[in-house]
Amino acid sequence: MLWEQGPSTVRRVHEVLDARKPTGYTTVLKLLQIMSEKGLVAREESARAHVYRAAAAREETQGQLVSDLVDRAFGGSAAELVMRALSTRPASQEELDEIRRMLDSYRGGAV
Amino acid sequence: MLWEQGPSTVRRVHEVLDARKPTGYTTVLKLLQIMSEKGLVAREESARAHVYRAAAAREETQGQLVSDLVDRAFGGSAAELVMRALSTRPASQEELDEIRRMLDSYRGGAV
DNA sequence: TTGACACTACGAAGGACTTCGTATATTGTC
DNA sequence: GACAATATACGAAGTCCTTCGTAGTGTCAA
Repeated sequence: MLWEQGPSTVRRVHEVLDARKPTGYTTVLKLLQIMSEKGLVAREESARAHVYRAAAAREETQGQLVSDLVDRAFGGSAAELVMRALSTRPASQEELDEIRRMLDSYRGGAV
Repeated sequence: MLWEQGPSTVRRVHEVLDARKPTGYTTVLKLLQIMSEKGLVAREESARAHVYRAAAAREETQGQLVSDLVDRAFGGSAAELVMRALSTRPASQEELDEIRRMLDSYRGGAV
């Protein structure tokens, strides 16, 4: 949510999460405090209402999650995860083309 | 581990897991009992040493895990996960070719 | 200045997971 | 039949996560 909305106060985060799934205000506050302790989000305390922002770029976190899953459930093979993803979840023709272009760029010498 | 080794006794499971990471025998037993309660593994009790086997095919479980991750961290787009996986984790040329063949089969009308 | 409001801090309760020790039951052998 | 070895069952302790109520403190307007 912080990746999409940018740095936000607890109030703002609560508004968004509460709309998705009813939640108490202090529940969100506690969540952000704990995530802050763990370094998952950064806190700006200069204003009375602290402002939280994601500590890591979305891409970085996505990479870690994918990497974890590759190791835990696919024996370390990203290709197997890719094929499982494509056979399990539909992708549009445009997306498939985009993936193909990415493969082409690798073939061209990247990696 | 049960996917690779096939149906196994607690003793056998413990041997494998203990080699990977030292663990007590009863810890593994308890784990299998709880997984059995949840239906993650099936238990054959006819012999004195119960035999456990994976309840779901590896492919099915992989599909659920991938699907979960797609929804949680990639806004429902499998294609985004695929591209993140390919840019985060290396894949061999053979694997990339295999992915390409899969894309070709989709273009051919599958899905 | 005071009262209403907003915000953070603190801590507790409930649940799940992990780990493992102890108790109990079964099996095979001498 | 008894003992050693091997199994399962049970339950407790520690940790983490989620949820939220309550208390305390800061802020602003009338």
